[in-house]
Amino acid sequence: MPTELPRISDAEWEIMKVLWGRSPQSANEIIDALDGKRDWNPKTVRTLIKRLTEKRAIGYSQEGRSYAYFPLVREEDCVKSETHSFLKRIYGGTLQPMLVHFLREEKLSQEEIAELRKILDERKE
Amino acid sequence: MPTELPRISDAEWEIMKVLWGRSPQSANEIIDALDGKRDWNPKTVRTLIKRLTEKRAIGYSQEGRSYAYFPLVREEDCVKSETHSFLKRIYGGTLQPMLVHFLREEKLSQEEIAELRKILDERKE
DNA sequence: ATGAATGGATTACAAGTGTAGGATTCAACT
DNA sequence: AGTTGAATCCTACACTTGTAATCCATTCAT
Repeated sequence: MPTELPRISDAEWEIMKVLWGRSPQSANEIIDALDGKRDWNPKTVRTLIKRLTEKRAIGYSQEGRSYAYFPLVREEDCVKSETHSFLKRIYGGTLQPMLVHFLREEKLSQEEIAELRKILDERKE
Repeated sequence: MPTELPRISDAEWEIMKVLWGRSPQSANEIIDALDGKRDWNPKTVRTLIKRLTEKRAIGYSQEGRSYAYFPLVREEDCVKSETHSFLKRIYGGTLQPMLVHFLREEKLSQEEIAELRKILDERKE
């Protein structure tokens, strides 16, 4: 059944990215993985991990004296859901105005522009 | 001077959209404009308006016995800022993977594809 | 076996948010 | 001039979030 996606906060999202990248991982491994990226006290990371388990965004299994955590939700689904609500909020829910905005305003290299054009070309029937 | 943008919450964003659409407007006009879109008690809307004034996202001038509210921040700037933090959070800060994803995966009409292509063409030197 | 370290659980605490209710004030109507 | 109604201002209150500190139980080192 398609379980409802939990709402994952900004800080929690960092933890999820670590686990989506590789799992299962212990709390300490997660803390290490975040070292340098975010200046969090290990206690803070453990709090975030705990909250994610409460939200059922991640699960764990006992591994020796500690837990091995793993995602319960797929990155793809979360990205899709976040993107959807972002679009709804900012661009009124439709993709096109956002794409127009990005393609027109944001800085892109000529290589990137070429790549995007190629993709569009492939979609033209 | 480039004033720092205030952080505008989800609900507050709705108010901003109304004022970006037309301004100045009184609290009642804003409430009316939201009718149907959001099922908010007028009191709630007034709270949101108040908070936006405290955040200096909107200003007001006395008009008779009530206020006429208007944005103090530009939609374009807020959209840019929100988009930036969204991208950073979800796509690691780089635009290109997101654009590739959207252009490749999402459903777009041939007209839309043509429009996007046109924009890219204009950016090719 | 005892004390130290470690991992997890519980508690903390302020700011922000969603969602209002109540108090106050000022103008307008009777 | 008193009452009513509307507009604003102040207050409320629970939940989330960022950011930890403390408590507790269990393991490891001596």
